[in-house]
Amino acid sequence: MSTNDTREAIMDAARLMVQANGYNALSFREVAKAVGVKSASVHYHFPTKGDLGAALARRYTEELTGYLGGLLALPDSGERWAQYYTDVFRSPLLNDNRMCMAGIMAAEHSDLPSEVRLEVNRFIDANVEWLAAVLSKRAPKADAALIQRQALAIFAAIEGAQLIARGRGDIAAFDQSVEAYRVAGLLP
Amino acid sequence: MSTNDTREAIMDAARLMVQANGYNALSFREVAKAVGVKSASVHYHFPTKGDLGAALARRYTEELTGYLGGLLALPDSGERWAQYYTDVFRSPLLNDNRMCMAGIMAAEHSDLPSEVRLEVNRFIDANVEWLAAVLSKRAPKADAALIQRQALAIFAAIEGAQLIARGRGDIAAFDQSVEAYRVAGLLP
DNA sequence: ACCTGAACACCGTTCAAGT
DNA sequence: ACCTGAACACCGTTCAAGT
Repeated sequence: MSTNDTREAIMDAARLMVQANGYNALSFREVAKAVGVKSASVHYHFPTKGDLGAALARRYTEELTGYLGGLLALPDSGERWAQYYTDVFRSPLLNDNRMCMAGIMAAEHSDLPSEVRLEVNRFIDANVEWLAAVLSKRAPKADAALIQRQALAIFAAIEGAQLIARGRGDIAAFDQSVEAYRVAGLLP
Repeated sequence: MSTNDTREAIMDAARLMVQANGYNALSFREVAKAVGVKSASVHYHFPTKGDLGAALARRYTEELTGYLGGLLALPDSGERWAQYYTDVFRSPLLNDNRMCMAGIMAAEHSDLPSEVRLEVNRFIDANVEWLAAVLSKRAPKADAALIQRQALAIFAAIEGAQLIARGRGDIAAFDQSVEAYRVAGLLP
């Protein structure tokens, strides 16, 4: 197994743990066990837990922005973007009731090393920017500050729907909340 | 110091820790240090961490339902309930960027002992019930299922606004999201 | 009734040592 | 370049022992 494989295996195992139980529950010894090395070896690839957490969050943001960028390029994305976007936050619930990595890390905010906090903020910013871009497409004459505020609110509301659905262990709570957002007009 | 005083001191210290860092970061040794006893003594009052967590969540729900019950009795609460309610979730952010105990525990869902999970669900239910009661007052003829769904969505959206504001360390994000909910009509 | 010290298996981290 | 064993100070929990 090459170096890169071990590093990738560490990130894959760690990602699942964070989305299942949060940054605090991420354990170097457990990651090592899942990968088949010793915990000291995990420290070789990621010197501190903060380094690993920040790397996970950075990759997570990159994956999402890549996907969202593709959506924006679709000719008729204006019609279906809301569905595609909410599905991104629905899918981890389907996968063993997991959560958005940034959402669960936001809850752990004061426990996070600063390098991890920074990546959480970047994830939030990337989502708000994308949502604002979509809203602007749909209403080109709307006030920029108002668009920004609505984008933030949509992101917060979807994260909240995911949080509550997870707390209840009931994905229907997510669907019902999102539907109510749509009815209210918060979500186009 | 009487027995009761020690028990109360434990709950007070533990509550602050959970709202600051979550259930996972709650430490018997740290609680003991804050109270001025040894960790084994904390175990005398709360045999397991799950017992302590469940007791905290139960009291938290009781305090909120007591407060909300009072609001419902106000003659003109229909006009101001939204403001009072959102302020409940705004205040912990003001207090060292803390979070709603149920919100942060919902994020830790799969890590929680079942007795703690149960109390988290009760907190959510209590909030949704109260919101549904208020919505029914304002629209007596509305469909019950629709009211229930909107109540859940309001709760989820407010929790999400708190989560994101905390993740950013910026209370303005909470205020802007809530304002956007109001503009959209999700929040009356 | 309430508290404690000591032990147990965990944790992240460090570091000298191996290959 | 990559991995390991051993040590350190932490953690929740248990329990016999103190008052």
